[in-house]
Amino acid sequence: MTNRPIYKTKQREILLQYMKENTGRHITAAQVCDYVRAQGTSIGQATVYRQLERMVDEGILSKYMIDANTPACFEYVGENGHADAEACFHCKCEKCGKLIHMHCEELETIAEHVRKEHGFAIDPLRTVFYGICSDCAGGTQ
Amino acid sequence: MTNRPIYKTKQREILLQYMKENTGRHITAAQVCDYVRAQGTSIGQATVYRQLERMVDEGILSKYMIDANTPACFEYVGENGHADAEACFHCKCEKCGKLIHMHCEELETIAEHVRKEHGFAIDPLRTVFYGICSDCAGGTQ
DNA sequence: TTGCGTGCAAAGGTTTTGCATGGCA
DNA sequence: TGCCATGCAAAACCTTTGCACGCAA
Repeated sequence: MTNRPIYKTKQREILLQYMKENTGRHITAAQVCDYVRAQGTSIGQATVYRQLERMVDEGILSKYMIDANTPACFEYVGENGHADAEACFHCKCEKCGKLIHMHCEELETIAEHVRKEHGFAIDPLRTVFYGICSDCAGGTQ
Repeated sequence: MTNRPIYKTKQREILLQYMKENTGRHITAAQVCDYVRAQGTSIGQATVYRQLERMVDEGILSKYMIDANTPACFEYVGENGHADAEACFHCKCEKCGKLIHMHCEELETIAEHVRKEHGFAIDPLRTVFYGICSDCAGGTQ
């Protein structure tokens, strides 16, 4: 990761607090901008993007690319690093667009297997499973 | 999926053949355009995008969103549907950017597990594992 | 005081869309 | 003949970048 000094600016504090308050939710850069604007405070969008990206570098946030032409979204995963999100994968339903958190220890076994057998260390924070959720599978189609 | 009639146009045939010839490779829309231009033939980029997207719908191609600001890429998976690509997942190295095909039956077990226990039917064709490949893990870092 | 962070505006690149024309069925 | 596919160009979209100024350390 990077080893720049971390400046404690007003903007960074606002963003950090907002992301922390929304732990477990997926927030886009645009949503952050809207929130900030609604607060009366104003932060340039360039700053929003730069700070979010930096926090991803620092391991405070994780970033998901869900789809093409869908803005990237960010999620707070704690200032103590990735530790407590280790067992959390994400599933994205291709039908309804829902994004599901999946906590499952079996999946850690999988990650283990892939690392040992295939020499690939999966990053659960960035990986998204695409497929069809139960609602959509059972219902309409 | 969609049930439109499939018109057999010259453009579609060219695209289809090119994608088929490149089975196992990941092709971007831009690459397709370049190829077409190099052939002397000319296909509007709008058509390229529209046809590729349609073939994804039909199950002939699959589409991967590797990263933000990286063009989407397409891969031929056969006209007989998803069948023969069932056991193939993809891994994207976050460090060197490599895209790796991973054939593994154990992963099918996983998909099974997720479907049974979590009610989510994973689509292997769209799912990409992010992480660090063996080269990058062992070497530079 | 130094250098990083910020803000604004503009650029960048990929993908989509509108509309008239051409071609398949 | 009817309808879909095509092509061109322009638009839309998210994200990044350049540069001058402000602020944290």
